[in-house]
Amino acid sequence: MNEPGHDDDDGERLAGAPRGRRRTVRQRAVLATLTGDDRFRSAQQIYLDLNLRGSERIGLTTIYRVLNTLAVQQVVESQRAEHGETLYRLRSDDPGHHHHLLCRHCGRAVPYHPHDLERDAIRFAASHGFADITHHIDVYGTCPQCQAR
Amino acid sequence: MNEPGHDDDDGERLAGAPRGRRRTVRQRAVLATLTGDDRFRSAQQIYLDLNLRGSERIGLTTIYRVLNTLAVQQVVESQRAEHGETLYRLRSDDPGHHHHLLCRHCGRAVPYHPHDLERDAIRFAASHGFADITHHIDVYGTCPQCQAR
DNA sequence: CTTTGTGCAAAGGCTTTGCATGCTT
DNA sequence: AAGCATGCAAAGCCTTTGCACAAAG
Repeated sequence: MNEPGHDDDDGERLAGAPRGRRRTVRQRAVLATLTGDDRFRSAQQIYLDLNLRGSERIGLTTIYRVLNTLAVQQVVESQRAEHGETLYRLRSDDPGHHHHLLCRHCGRAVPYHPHDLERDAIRFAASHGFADITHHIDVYGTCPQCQAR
Repeated sequence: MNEPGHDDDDGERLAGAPRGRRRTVRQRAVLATLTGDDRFRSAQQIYLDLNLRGSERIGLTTIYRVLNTLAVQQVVESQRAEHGETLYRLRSDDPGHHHHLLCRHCGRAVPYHPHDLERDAIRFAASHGFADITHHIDVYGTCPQCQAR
């Protein structure tokens, strides 16, 4: 009851699926929307995107659950938007810890590697006795395409 | 009808009052709590602080309104906490644009001047055609005092 | 008397949780 | 049958808004 390679694994060969990870219908739907778009988007945007495209009905709750799961699995990366919401997109293969120059309108992102600060921040924090350092560098702007509109 | 230096201006000589700015009762209450504490605190923390200290009753709504006003007047500076809330404290006299190394537990802050990134970010953003650049550099950690506890 | 400040209750935006239903295995 | 996936409704945070009343000028 279940021919091999039918509905298990990720028969759609979606990005972000390392190999042999069992995906649910909704997870595949979300991954499908994320695939091929490198902009960061909110759960609500993804929700609209999935439901408006007529495909199948999918609840907002599920979107959040799926995104959290994918985030834990490191399949998607997230970033805070200027106004607090969390934005997601498929994790880039781009190696190393990096941040983004993000368009506040469309979510287009340009990877940004702040080597200097990366090092400085840790050292600086340590010199003040702080532990468990984490940092977020968010650079927002309006991308060329959005300026044109 | 209003003797000089009675209830107008800031008779209490609170920090953050450049000179001759008319403050309301609640604004003075909030400023009083902020004065002398250089940790970043949320509206709710300030709310509790003010009401628990028996002083006078003050609504949460008012706290938010006062903080927004003070932020616009540049009397207080704000920063996003790790989980999204906005934190406030009196603006330091520390000159120039700077960010903070912030304790995620108590809000203690150490000023951080990322000159390198400051310049790089702008240049980098411009080179990609982005406009209206803003950036937030948040470095969180656990300060020595909080590690001890 | 007009303007501004305040508080309470309600609403709003984003996200999570509880619970019942439905698939999948 | 056992377990996970889903959706809906409700609840939770943080913050803002509407509205009526009080205070200030």
